[in-house]
Amino acid sequence: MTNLTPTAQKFIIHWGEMGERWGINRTIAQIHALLYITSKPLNAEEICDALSLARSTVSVGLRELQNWKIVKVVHVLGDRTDHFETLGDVWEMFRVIVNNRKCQELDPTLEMLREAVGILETNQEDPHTLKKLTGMLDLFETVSSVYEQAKDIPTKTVVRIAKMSNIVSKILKVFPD
Amino acid sequence: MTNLTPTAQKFIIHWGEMGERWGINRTIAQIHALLYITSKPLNAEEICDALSLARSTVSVGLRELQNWKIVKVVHVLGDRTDHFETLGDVWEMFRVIVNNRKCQELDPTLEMLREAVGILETNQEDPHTLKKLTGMLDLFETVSSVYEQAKDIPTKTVVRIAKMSNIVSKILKVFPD
DNA sequence: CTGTTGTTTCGGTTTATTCCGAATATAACG
DNA sequence: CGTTATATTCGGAATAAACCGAAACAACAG
Repeated sequence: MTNLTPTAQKFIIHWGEMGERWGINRTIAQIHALLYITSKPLNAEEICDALSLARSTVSVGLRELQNWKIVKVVHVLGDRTDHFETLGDVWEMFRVIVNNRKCQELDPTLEMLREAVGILETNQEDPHTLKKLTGMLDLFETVSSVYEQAKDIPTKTVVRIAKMSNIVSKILKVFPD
Repeated sequence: MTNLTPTAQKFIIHWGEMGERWGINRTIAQIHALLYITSKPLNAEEICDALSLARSTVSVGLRELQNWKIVKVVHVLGDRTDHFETLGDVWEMFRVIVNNRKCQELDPTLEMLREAVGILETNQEDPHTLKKLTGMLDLFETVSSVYEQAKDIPTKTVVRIAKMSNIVSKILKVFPD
């Protein structure tokens, strides 16, 4: 970590802490931050040195990041080792992360609620629970539906619209009561 | 947990697991699920019995839920004990939770990035890191701005729009390239 | 003031996670 | 093949988080 500027170091440390709040392992988030801030592909050994981590920890961390599809293997000419880099575009990265969280946090509950409501509807035994779970299911279905519609819009378009001034009030005007 | 229907039990257990993925303590999420599914105010003792938890655990959990403003104290006539209930409207609850996560997960990073970019801009010593952090800051600023615009819209309005069919493509049509 | 009921704090145990490093696997090359 | 370089797996130690229960605290009625 010594050949990094102080601000870069601070960023890596903070990104690790933020990762924890996001339910991501601190060291894995730090590896990601390092790759992001360095912008040239690093091999595992270099990551170990930079962050003082065991080789195995880095190996596991990199695989996790690859599973999330925010880190990719790159091969550098004249070097046998695997090198790694993050998605260059932060917006692309953001969308991938949001998608992962949606899959991990929304989908399983959605499935569970559908199943539960299905059972209760055929049972007819517990109208109260049915009512409560239906309300919750409706929420999850709606959020999920909006997300599904939005996720295939090109990033460029999403960013353009998000960056318009007062975008929300503009949308509100289009859909009056 | 025995005087709960099997589906209600399953819901509570699943909600606990989901809570973990959301970075929320499992038992606290279970307490919340219990209050949601029961819909009549419960006192701490009843929660202990239902979930087989220590009185202190429930106490801490309830306080946490009250801090997040998704559980409120209610007083029942002729009973000295505090009773607790969740926000009845799931949408209201959803928005409160999203807001909490925004405060915990976005704001600290936003602040850190602003500070870091400020330092690097005056320094002029590390243009590369400046560029990377500026890109990240731009993302966080944009997301935060859209959220700030949206958060004060009445829940009723948000739900009405979210539930429109093909809402996303409708919005896209309003803002062509 | 005192007993009763209800709530919170706190230390310690239990449980889960993270991380290391040795051992093992895989691949490259002579 | 055997040797070297690289990557991964896995058991267990270090660390962190959750949870309990005893004790302290607070509110209140009589």
